[in-house]
Amino acid sequence: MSMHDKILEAAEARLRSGGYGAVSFRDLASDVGVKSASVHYHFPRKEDLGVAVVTAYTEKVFEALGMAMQARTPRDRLAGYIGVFRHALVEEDAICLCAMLGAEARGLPHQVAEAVRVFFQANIDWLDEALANASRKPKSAEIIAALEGAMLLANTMDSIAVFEDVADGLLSRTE
Amino acid sequence: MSMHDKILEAAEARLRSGGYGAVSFRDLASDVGVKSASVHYHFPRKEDLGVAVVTAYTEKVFEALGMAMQARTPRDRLAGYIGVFRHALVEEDAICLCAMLGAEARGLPHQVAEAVRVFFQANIDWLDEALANASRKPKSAEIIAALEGAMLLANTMDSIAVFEDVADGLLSRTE
DNA sequence: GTCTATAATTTGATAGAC
DNA sequence: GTCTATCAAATTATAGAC
Repeated sequence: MSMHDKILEAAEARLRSGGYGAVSFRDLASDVGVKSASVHYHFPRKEDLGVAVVTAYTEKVFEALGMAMQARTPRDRLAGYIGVFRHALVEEDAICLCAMLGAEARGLPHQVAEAVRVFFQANIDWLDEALANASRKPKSAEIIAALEGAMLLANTMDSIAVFEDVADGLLSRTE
Repeated sequence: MSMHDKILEAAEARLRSGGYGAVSFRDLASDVGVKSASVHYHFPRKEDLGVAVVTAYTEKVFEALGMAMQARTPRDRLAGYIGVFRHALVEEDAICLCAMLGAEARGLPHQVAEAVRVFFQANIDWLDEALANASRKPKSAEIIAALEGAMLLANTMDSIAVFEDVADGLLSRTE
């Protein structure tokens, strides 16, 4: 993997566990085995790094969602959508990057906050399309809010039970 | 108001907009019109301040919830509960303190993270009691997750519509 | 691309006068 | 309780050698 991508990966991990203020160039440099000046070579300002991480994260999520869109029924597509979030929470043991940055939105550089908005709008659009044929369903923004909130609570209480309850509730209201 | 409480108030506002890393003793001192050494007099370490803010916030929320518990039906009690969160979002123009700190939980001093856990557990207990007689209702943790997620999304997208949609959905599933 | 070196600022925290 | 003064460390960021 390129140094550019290694830095993005390390920055995503630190952002998702501690937030924007908890990421420093020196820590990232140490994570990937270089000096902080080298991190600045790849991402001149912290804001540049923030935007790049959110953009890369968005692309990664929507690549995974591409397969989920292929499912035959609206409910199966929603199940695939939920699965992407579950994987982020359980396998990567962290909340969604944009749950963290969305919470901090008012205190972020404008371009970073804007990238987070783009992520959520793209999620709304994806769900609108995936569930277009459903006869019964929550609004797209409701689904996203429920899952992001579930991640947040599961993260704090260190229990994924609430996530599964929310997932079951969403699926039972969709057909 | 005492200086102690003024500092708590300023710290809550800064925590809710930017997170733990966005709060500094100097900024708080400037907010309340003293020097940073005076803030340290009231709260020796940042961790002490963090715990105190979460504790005071919890008491404030549960004082408001006291009245909501008096309502006659489970649905009315849930409506009162939702109203406390709506007030925080709309009138104070910020997400719930514990949505922010819950997101950052993994990167917080342990005692601060523990205080956030206490807040959420108390919310679960409150809802369990308030909705004990309901014939049909979401699980308590589902309700909290839905509302916290709705605040997060409303905060990011700068629109309270999603919060109202989530609130309506919760009330319609409760009786 | 990565390094050393460093600038300029901010941060959490303390000592001691008043 | 609040202040001045200060410290040690950390932070974002840049200049210039290799």
